[in-house]
Amino acid sequence: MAAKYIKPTESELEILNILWANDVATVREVHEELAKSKDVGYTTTLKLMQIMNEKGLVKRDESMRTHVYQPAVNREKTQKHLLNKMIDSLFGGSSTQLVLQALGSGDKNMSAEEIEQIQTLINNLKKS
Amino acid sequence: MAAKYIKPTESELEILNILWANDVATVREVHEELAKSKDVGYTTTLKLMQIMNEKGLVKRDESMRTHVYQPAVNREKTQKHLLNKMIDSLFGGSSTQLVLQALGSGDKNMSAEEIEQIQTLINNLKKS
DNA sequence: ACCTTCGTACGAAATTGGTCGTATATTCGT
DNA sequence: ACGAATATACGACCAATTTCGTACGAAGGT
Repeated sequence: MAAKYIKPTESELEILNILWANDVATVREVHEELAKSKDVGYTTTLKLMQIMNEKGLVKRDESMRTHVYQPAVNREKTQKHLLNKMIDSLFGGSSTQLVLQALGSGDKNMSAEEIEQIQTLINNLKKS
Repeated sequence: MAAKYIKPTESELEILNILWANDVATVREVHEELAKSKDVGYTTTLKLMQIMNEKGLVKRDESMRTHVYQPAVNREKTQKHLLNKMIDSLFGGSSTQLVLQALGSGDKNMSAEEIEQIQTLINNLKKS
């Protein structure tokens, strides 16, 4: 049985990011964080998170009056899914093209250490 | 004046891919191509392309009865936009993380030549 | 005890993306 | 010349997403 993958929407992704960064959070905490970058009402955030709970994107502890949410999907898995989707739909299935574009876009804030991380992976690929 | 960027939808991206590959195409040509991978009516494709025309994603030559369409947005620019969006929304703004994930996902069909291309870019990054 | 604040639940509007039916005009084959 | 095929235009509908108003129960302070 293929534990069917649920594709998070844009808004859901924003919330998941906050949850992934905090492990657990209340609706209010998520909302405060969200409100920094966008103008949205509290009940909107609440509703979104309720729906995410129904979809199985998050879990919540209802033992307290103030429910505590946590992510129910793995960050890396989600990244991989969406990444593959983008590779298919935008880069003709070539992950190389995506990498070239990402590196070429020139992230000026890429540290030497980060570059080394990538170098290490490249070396592994070369060996095989 | 910031030539405001228009984000193509999923379906629009499918159509753009066909146009990018062919330079120009009629609705019927696009539709035939599209029909290979999904079951959709002709007028649906037509409508989509009409909307894309209004949005400025494609241009069309109406001098013939059968209009001829061509992309109005640059492929690389579109890739970069969507890529950056994904980096922000899914990788916390770190293009390194995205690259690591993409390379790590293990594209077994990555040729030595492709790896060299990436290596070259890495070398450039190291120098700066 | 009372009122203000904070919490969830829930219905419903507004938006967006995708779908197609149908109308109407043009072209083509015979 | 006439019917079939093919083209565009356009309105309408449906489903998913996002938005928020409102109701109402549970703390918390004074």
